Amino acid sequence: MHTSGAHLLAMHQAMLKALGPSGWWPADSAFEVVVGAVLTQNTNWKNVEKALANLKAADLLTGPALLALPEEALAAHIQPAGYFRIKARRLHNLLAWLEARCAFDLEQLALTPLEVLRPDLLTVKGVGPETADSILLYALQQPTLVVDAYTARILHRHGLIPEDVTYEELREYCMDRLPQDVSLYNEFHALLVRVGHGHCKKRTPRCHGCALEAFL
DNA sequence: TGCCAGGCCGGGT
DNA sequence: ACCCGGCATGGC
Repeated sequence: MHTSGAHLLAMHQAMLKALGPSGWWPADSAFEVVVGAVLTQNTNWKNVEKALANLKAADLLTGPALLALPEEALAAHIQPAGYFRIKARRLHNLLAWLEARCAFDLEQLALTPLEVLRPDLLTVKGVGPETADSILLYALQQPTLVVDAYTARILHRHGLIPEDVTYEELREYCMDRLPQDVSLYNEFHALLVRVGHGHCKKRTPRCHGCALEAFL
């Protein structure tokens, strides 16, 4: 039976033992997490780093500075991250929301209960469930789990979930089987991404000869 | 050298 | 409620 959650906890412990702590999210500030969460949508993190470096070099990595910047200029700075026009729009939407919601005071924003904040964040055009959960967990330390394509692929290969699971179903599946703990959520998702990076894409149920082996 | 990366939206069925 | 095309760069 899989109802105890032993699978996910055992996977977590095995990944942690094999790879060590992840130290996520890689950013110098909560605000940088927010920006990075949008920039990394369907994009290699290396490219996001270049975009963030551009913003830092121009001293633009603050809410007021980015919100004041015309979208066209913002797009030019974040070009290396790809999808730069739509991401400039999405960032602008999110920044306007942050300004209205908390005047860019993320510590204050974090005081809002998750049940209120998550649906509110999801109203922002360009902020989908993974981006929202990334911001909530890694910038605001709220008890929500981030899941993604790696999570689905790996758990499916272990026979735990169907292949066509939706984001919300997958998130519920995992949260129902893990202790409610911000630090655990943080590390669990980070480890799955790190495993996913080194994971071959063969569609066999259990793929050996790759990082997934760490917890087989 | 093509394929893919820590998604999401809008329009169509 | 799904399904699909579009969005774009740099790395392996």
